[in-house]
Amino acid sequence: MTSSERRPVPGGLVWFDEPAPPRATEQLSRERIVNAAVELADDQVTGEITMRALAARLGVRSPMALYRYVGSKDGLVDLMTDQVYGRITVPRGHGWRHALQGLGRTGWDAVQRHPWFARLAFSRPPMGPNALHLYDSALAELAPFGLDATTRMGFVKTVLGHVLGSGLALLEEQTMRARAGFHSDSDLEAAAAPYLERIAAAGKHPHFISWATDPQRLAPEPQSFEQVLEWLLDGLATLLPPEDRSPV
Amino acid sequence: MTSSERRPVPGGLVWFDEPAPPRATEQLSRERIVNAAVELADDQVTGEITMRALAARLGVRSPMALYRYVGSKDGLVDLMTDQVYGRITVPRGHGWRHALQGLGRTGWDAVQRHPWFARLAFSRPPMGPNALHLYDSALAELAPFGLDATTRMGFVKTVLGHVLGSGLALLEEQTMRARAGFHSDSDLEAAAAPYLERIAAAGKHPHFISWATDPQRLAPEPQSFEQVLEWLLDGLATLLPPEDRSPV
DNA sequence: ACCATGAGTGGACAACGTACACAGACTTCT
DNA sequence: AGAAGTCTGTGTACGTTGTCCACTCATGGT
Repeated sequence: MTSSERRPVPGGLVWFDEPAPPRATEQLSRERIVNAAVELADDQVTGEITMRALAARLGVRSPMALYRYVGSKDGLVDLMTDQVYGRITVPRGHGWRHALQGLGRTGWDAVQRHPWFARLAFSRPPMGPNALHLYDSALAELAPFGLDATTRMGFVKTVLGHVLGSGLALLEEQTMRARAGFHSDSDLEAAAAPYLERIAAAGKHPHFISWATDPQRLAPEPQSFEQVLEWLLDGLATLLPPEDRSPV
Repeated sequence: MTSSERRPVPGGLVWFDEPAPPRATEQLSRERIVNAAVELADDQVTGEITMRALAARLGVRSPMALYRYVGSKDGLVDLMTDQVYGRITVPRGHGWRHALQGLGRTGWDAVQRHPWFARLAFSRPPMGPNALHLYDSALAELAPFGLDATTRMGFVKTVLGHVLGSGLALLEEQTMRARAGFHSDSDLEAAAAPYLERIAAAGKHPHFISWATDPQRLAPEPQSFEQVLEWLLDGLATLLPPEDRSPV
């Protein structure tokens, strides 16, 4: 029984039968914290995390322990955001359209895996190393066409805007479903029914009702992420000199 | 000196020299609260409001006074959102493209006036009467073309997604500027300079640096809201039977 | 003259981010 | 081996947030 097993106790007494001090968890580190934060955000439907919950997940009793590694919650959020930026890649060397297509598709993958990323990316300036690398790669593929800097950045922002906008819509749909505990489409349908009936009874908005009561309304739309991305790329292509517009 | 001027005081004593009870503010009402909330959100750069701040703005001493009219903060937020939806209009009777163009442009107007609207519209399902009317009008203009319900709704969602996505980007840019108190472009430039120099010194990301240091980088982009809207409408048009695609 | 109603008050609570002082273990230098 | 310093996690505490609940007080109907 070493002295390390003795813990002071409010009354001034000492516990001798305490198990060995926890220390079960390995050392904290910025990397371990960010990874846990990402996993925690993935577990929450809303993607919102709490310093206290994160500390608990890391097996640490005090939220303040994290502040030795991250400075502030906003700082941590920046790290999480940049980590996801790191999962987005820009294929190099196959032309601007292929590059932006890859940016869009891998971005969409990342956003589907971590919907909260869309919210965070929209609410803080993207200045982490991974985001920087992403922008730089995309801009590099746009360099050869004699466009001015604003226009080049506009290409990237248009694609990323579509990615993040679609991500936010996805996030909102998921949180809406979870808000009342609906997991299947039929649950959702059942819960929405009374509202729809009242609207239908009012008689205004018949076109909306005809959509809301269409059993096919949850089928995939032709305006999929990929399709809209192609439309945007088509539009962007018109800003390039004709000989540089890649074929579809 | 009427009894109404006597106010109990912790010690059990009474103030006699209090002025007449305030009652300077007129009666609360749901409408007055929502209007004040919209104005308050417009005044804050982030668009975030507080029940306490809202109560103060309405000349009311306790935030709880508002709960007699709104149920919860989320409920109030829904009312604010729907109020802004009411400022978006769909021109009727001039074809689907004109209708969606109008939806996009008035939506963009509304979002520029109330950038916080984009955040709220993305974070709660749009089910207020004004939103309902908006969807119904837009869907009505899409009714004559034999599209299925999912596709019709996809048209509207594509346009609204662009509006709200652009709005969020705008909101983020404004909050970023305000976060450190920058009001002019040169302030922003001065504050960003050290970061950029460190990135430039590192030597990676030359294409990003070449954008960040371009004095023209704040000029309006060719990928403006309206231009992207046109590209999206062009894309949507390809889903229609050829004879129904309006000319630009 | 009474009393029910309804508007606004104010104190309290839980959860949040985070500041601060501290305890115990580990490292380093004698 | 012992002392001194450093590094890591703890505990307490504060201010802000949304919201609950018991309360006061002016008003209007009988």
